Amino acid sequence: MGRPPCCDKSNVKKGLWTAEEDAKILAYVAIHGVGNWSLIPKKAGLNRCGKSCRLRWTNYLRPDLKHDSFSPQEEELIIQCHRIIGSRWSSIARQLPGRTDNDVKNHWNTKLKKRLMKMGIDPVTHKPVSQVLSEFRNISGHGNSSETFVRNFKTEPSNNSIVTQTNSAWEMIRNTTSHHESYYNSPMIFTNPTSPEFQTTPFHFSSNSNNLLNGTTSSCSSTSSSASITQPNQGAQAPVPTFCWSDFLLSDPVLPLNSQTQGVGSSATSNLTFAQNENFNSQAESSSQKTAYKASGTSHSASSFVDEILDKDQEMLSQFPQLLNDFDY
DNA sequence: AAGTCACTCAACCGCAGGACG
DNA sequence: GCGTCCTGCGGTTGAGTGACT
Repeated sequence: MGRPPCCDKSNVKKGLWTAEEDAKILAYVAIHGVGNWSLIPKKAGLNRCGKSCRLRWTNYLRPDLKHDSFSPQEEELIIQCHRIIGSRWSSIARQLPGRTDNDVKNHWNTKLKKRLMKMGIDPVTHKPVSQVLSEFRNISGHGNSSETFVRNFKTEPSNNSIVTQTNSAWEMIRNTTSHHESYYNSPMIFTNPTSPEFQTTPFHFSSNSNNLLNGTTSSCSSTSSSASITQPNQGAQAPVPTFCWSDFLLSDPVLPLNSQTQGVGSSATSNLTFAQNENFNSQAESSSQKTAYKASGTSHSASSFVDEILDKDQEMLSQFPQLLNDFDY
């Protein structure tokens, strides 16, 4: 069952494109324009899948594409965008004229991610690794491994080893925290662009990883120490996970800054403007949906985490009713 | 010189959503 | 409402290439 293939894959050519094939695409598009890609291979005399033709055009042949290397400004913008919206490469690419989502994605995976890790910055949360591990320890109670890691990290003189250990730490976390998967798969969760440090300290590559580890430049203040959710049946041995509902809120880059910062205590402005132009429909679940869930008889204890969120959701909606008007979630 | 490894990036894959009949 | 087609998207793969042993 499932979706039928877009074309007869046994009869279409795959792999790298030749100059002749490129010329056929260019000639066809010059006359007929783009669109209806499924017909283009036949009309242009190409033995390729239409999807492949479209990809070749959008990622390589488009006349407005840049083919030179990324500038430091572009790299910094990618990092800041990734910090806010995560791996939505098409949205990020739209902020970089002449770059495709594939370009941005490849550049991130091959260069920027490694560069951040080398600096001791977690590429998912954009926080210092030591802090991520500390938060991980607070949540999971796996204190020893993170402390050992940070200790080794500090004393390791080799950059390569630092990268290796950073990677291995991440593997350790990923492999042991399936129930915390959303933490690592959702870069929005612990990335708060409304926080004072985000507003006032644009990211620079000159950051010193040692300072980060020593805490001297680690301006990200963890909120995980404020325990508003109590777990009455916690055992005495296991460390109590300490977090509050706001730790799990998605920060919304689309909201007007002054709305977001109410109650946060910051009035600084972000140097990013792209978020205001983007439609982040997939970011957040509809508040009305959530309300519906609550009203549909789903049973939670009064102290459950979900109820905490739903209650807070209602509270926010009452404070910012324009939320539902502005976005079609 | 030959083999191995690491890296880059073009291309592929599968899924999701919108448009349309 | 349903099925089909088309397009967009993000994750992944693998060929090509240079560095290293």
